[in-house]
Amino acid sequence: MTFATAERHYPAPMVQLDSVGSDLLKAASDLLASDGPAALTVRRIANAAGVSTMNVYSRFGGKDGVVEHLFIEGFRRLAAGMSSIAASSDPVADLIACGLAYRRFAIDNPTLYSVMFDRVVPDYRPTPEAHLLAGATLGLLADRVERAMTAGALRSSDPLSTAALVWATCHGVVSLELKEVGPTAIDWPDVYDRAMTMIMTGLA
Amino acid sequence: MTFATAERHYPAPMVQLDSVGSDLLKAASDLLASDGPAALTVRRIANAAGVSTMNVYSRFGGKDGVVEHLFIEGFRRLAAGMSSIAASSDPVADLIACGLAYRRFAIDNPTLYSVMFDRVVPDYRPTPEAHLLAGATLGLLADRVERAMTAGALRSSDPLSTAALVWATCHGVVSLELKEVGPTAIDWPDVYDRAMTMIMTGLA
DNA sequence: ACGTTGCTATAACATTGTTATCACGGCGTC
DNA sequence: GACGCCGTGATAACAATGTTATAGCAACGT
Repeated sequence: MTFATAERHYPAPMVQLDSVGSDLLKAASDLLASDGPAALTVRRIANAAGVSTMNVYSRFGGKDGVVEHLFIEGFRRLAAGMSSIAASSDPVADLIACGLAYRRFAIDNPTLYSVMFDRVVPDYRPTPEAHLLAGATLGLLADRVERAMTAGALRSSDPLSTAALVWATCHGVVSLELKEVGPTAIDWPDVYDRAMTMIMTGLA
Repeated sequence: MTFATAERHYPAPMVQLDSVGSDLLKAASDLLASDGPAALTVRRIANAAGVSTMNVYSRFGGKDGVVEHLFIEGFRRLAAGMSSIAASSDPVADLIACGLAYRRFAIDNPTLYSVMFDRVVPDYRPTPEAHLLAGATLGLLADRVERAMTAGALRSSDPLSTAALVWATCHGVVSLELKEVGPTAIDWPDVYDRAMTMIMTGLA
């Protein structure tokens, strides 16, 4: 990635995954969760999966391809978590529930979260497809926002920008919490709750 | 850093900087700004400064020492930007001005910002001193918050947690803006303004 | 039964952070 | 003023990384 070739794309979407391929992905995910991003090396992934390094290249086109899969998997899980919130009669409560699901995902998958939002793998850039998926996740939130607007629970405005505002708020708090900036005396879950309610009342 | 030694600290605070040292730091900063974090290699830094690689080790103890200096420099600039806002008769307006200064810093120094808040250099962890400095920057904001509270412009609460809330909001929006997640149709400056005013009215 | 094809493992290469070796220059001492 | 020592810095060596090339091997088609 850094070295020889400058620009190239990973092999197509790869809808179906080989047994070895899924083993590699699982090994990479476990390695990332247990030993952090620095331990995510091609050789270690292959060793953990019990195969040779070449499989990483034949199946994923290189290390970045594996990271891309983790990136996508992360957004898939995040989207699943937010989608699991059933639409109730109180759209604002649903939005808050989505926000809590967002935080739960981040806290439960901190390394995955850092792959998605920190650029923890030095020169990995999401492909357009992955970018689109991230945008779709935002769209999921925008749908909820729009529903709340048509129900009159939220002041009418651009749903996408408003969803971005909500997302940014959630991301900001949980991001600082995960990075452990500032003194440890801060009650982050409380800050999260306060931020959520403030945004919601501000949007109402 | 990744290789031989596992744990070690960088040479003391280094209050005074050699001419070669400052050249190295400037070269590293320029390199980071121009070619991104992947280009921040020891050899390249040394070459750009016109000296040999050993100087990086004798003066900064390794690459992480240089990154640490950039990290600190970033927080210093951020603190300077926020400190430049003079205290007026309207403490809330001052806080908003601080928020705008925050965004300006991030937009003007995106790579520095990513060193500070993304873990863009794989396994660099801020030393306790750097951590403390980051906390002090938050304290700067907390002072303003406290002033606004005693003036009655903001509801009384824990200043530090409230400052963390403000910080997280600013960070969340600008972080997503810099990472270019989601569609490009979003008017991030507007989202930033909306988030700021919402937090402020929510805290009032 | 034989040739071809595709995959996998091993080894080579360029680049990285780091450490060791060594030469050279400035200082103190006689 | 000449000599020895120390310390600084440049060069080269080392371990580990992502990537690519080479070679072996098994399975398939004819």
